[in-house]
Amino acid sequence: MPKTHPTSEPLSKQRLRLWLRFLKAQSSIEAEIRRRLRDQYGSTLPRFDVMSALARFPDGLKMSEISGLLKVSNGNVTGIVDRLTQDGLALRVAVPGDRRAQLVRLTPAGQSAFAELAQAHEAWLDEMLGGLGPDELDGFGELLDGVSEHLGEGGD
Amino acid sequence: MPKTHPTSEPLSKQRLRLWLRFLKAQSSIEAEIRRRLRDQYGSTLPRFDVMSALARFPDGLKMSEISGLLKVSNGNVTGIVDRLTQDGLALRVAVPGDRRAQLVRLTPAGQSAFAELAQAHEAWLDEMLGGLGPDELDGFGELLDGVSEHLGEGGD
DNA sequence: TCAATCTATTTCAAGCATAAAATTTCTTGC
DNA sequence: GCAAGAAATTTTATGCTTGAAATAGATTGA
Repeated sequence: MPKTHPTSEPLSKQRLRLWLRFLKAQSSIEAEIRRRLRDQYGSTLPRFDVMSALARFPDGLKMSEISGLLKVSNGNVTGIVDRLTQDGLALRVAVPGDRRAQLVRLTPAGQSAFAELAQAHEAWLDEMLGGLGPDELDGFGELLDGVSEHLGEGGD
Repeated sequence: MPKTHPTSEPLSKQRLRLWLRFLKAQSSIEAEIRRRLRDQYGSTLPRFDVMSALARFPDGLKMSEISGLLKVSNGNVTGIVDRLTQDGLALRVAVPGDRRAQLVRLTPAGQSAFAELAQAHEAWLDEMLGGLGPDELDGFGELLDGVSEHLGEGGD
């Protein structure tokens, strides 16, 4: 008889409490990932996210495509790509027919750096979400779908 | 027969994909909350979090207590409390026996501003998590507990 | 043509976040 | 009393993030 909540508590309070737990789990995992990226690789999550997008499109992405994929502002991407470029991990190449736009690509150094980061990232999550077996992953996924659906979000 | 994943896919990849969905749901909800706080109340999430902590302790909190509760850095809290103070929502009062520390309290204006924000915040979440009924809330909560437990996190 | 408009990107100002260094004030041990 | 260390906070440097303004280049329609 799983009844872990007082029936007297309004549903809105229960949803609020769930959100706070949700946030707590999320931010502790994310904080740990940021810490490891920093300590073990001298990198950051925003950089990882941009590299991840670039890795999926070897032909390059325009600045606006990156910001669209990651759902962040244009100005934000400018800064991150600047720093990636300074570090030799990305480069901007001209688009033939359009002098406004540029394609951003990972350099070979960027590709191998990302491969290393991605492998570590997957292993970290495997470790941190290790408490979840196949059935729980399915159940969790369905709940998340329910939320996203209700939010009226489209996929990428 | 819910079998939404290929059995061939390694568990680590499933966990990674779950994390990405988790992040997506979380960040779209959070982005919407930030947007509404900004557009409807001219406020921000960090301010709301600090005010929320202060509201729970009417006798005041030391700077280090705030940063401990919210798990953010000391320097971060300095800036947020500075701005809250400039806006007349919080104030620093001296601690009798210790000239190093100060207690931060909500002003009456801060209290009523927070009450309004908190009510809106709860209603927003109720709306955004409206797809989840009591049973789903319980199931979700247990999954989150499983994650947090595996992470070895203590409660606040 | 060429002016109006649209598109792609960068720049700017402000706030948030961190870790590390600096400052000020207590506390402790002699 | 006082020097050494600990504690509370602020400051600093750097990076991330946004929305809004600015810049530069393309497109379109009279």
